[in-house]
Amino acid sequence: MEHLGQQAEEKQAKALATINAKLADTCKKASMLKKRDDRAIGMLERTIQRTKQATLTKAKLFHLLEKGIYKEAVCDTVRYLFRVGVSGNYVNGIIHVLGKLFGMDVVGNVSCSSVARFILKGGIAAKIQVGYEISEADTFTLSGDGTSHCAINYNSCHISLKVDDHTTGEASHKTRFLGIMPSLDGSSAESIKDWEKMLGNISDLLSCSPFAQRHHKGTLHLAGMFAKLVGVNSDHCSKEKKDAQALKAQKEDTVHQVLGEKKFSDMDDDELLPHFIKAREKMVKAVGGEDAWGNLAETEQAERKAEMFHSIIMELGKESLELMSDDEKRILKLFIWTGCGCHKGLNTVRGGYAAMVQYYSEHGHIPRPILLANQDNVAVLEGVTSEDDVENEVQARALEMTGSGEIKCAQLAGAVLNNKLDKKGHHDLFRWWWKKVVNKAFTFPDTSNTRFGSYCEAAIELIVHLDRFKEFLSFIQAKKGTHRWSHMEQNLWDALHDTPTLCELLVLGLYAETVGKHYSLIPKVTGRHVMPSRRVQW
DNA sequence: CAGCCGTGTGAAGTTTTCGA
DNA sequence: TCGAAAACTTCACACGGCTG
Repeated sequence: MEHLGQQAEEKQAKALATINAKLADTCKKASMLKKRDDRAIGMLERTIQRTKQATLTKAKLFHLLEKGIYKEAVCDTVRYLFRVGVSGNYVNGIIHVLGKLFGMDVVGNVSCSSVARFILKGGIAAKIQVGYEISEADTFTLSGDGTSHCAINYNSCHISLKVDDHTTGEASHKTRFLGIMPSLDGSSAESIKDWEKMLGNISDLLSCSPFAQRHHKGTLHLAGMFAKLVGVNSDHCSKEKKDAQALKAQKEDTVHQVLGEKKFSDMDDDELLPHFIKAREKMVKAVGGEDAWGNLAETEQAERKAEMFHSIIMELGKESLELMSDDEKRILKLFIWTGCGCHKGLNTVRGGYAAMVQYYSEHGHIPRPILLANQDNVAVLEGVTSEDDVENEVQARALEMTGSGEIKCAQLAGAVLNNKLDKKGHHDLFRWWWKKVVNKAFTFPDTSNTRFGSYCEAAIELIVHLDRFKEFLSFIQAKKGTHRWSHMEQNLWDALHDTPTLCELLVLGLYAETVGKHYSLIPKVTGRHVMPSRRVQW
């Protein structure tokens, strides 16, 4: 019995201990929960703060590289900076400074070498784009101009074609810059080679590009490109005209080639056989018969066979073209050469002025502008006013060399007031005087450098401000210690007091105001400049 | 993990600018 | 026009991240 009582006591004590332990645990948990509850608000605030901070820090960082490669937007920005004149060495600094300006920390750097690579990559991408646009376009025109620097010839090249805007899907005409290429010499033959080289390079790049493999069907051949050429835009110099003729011939050849290749692939062996027999007979006959043909070296035979093959293609091409409708033929034969609008404007002035000079010889009673002989010829031409007064060859030569009228007067004014050489003429003195007296900033039209439209501009200024120019010449005379004009200044003074010369100035000025300026605006519709500062020789 | 590709570095060479 | 200095370009090489 006693044993049973002891067991019950032990059980009771154990249960009590368990309850006490549970109670302690519950109290501990309750305390913990209370504390956690007390801290909860602070914790939430801190977590929000921490997350906010992390997000802000992340948002403030701009990584130039992604997976070790510069982001495309970075490459574009670098190319833009370089294009607007930032040296490759300063691009990195500018990006970091701008990053700070916008509250961002830029991560990574762009070295000068990387800048060069982005530009190279951009150039290749641009060529691939142009290649794709050529492949998609039905036709295109080329334009260009050349110059030389340090005895090396350079040609600037553009292409105009209809392209689809990939964002809007709308088609519009665009002009793409193809680059400036150095040329071996200034000859027309080299120019054609350069065009072939440039278009060939575009064709190769497009054909080899992953872009073409992904999106483009087939490859773009040089011959196919030339077949789409429908015109050339250039200035009026004879070399450019010759280039256009050569490109036209090239286009005709390539049209025959492209059509011939197509026809060749469409024909079966039986149809082709007569063409081959005929061409082979012609080839063998050309070398002197079968015996002579057999004596030729294998390499020469191969060369002649290649020529024969080409002639068959061209023959088939010509046949194909003749079988086409007039509409189809028109576009395949179309080739337009267009000259520079400003040259045409210039030529109308030249033609008009020549007609004006001619008028004097046909109407002897009309007083002519005074002769404005240079210092060397003035003594020789003493008493000579026209061909009728010429007494010997020396005078005839001097008269031939001596100018008169509006053009000579404008040339003199340009030489005195805005000479092409900085050391000659009055330049700043004239500008300073004009600003002080007329109260207007003015530089005399650049007739010392012969440029488009400058003679007409000069005529307008000389007529409108005639008294001011006379006043300036008087000022120059008074300013000099000797109180004497130079020979050129004296000539200008005389011209500005000669009624026939002033009459010519008036005619040229009125022509420019009523016709020339309005005509020059037409090329401006599609171009950027009304009067490009390109030299022309009178 | 080897090979490829893109990148940075620094030297060497070239071109441009500036002042006499 | 010349030479020095500055600016710019090109090149080889090493490094590191990515990919298969």
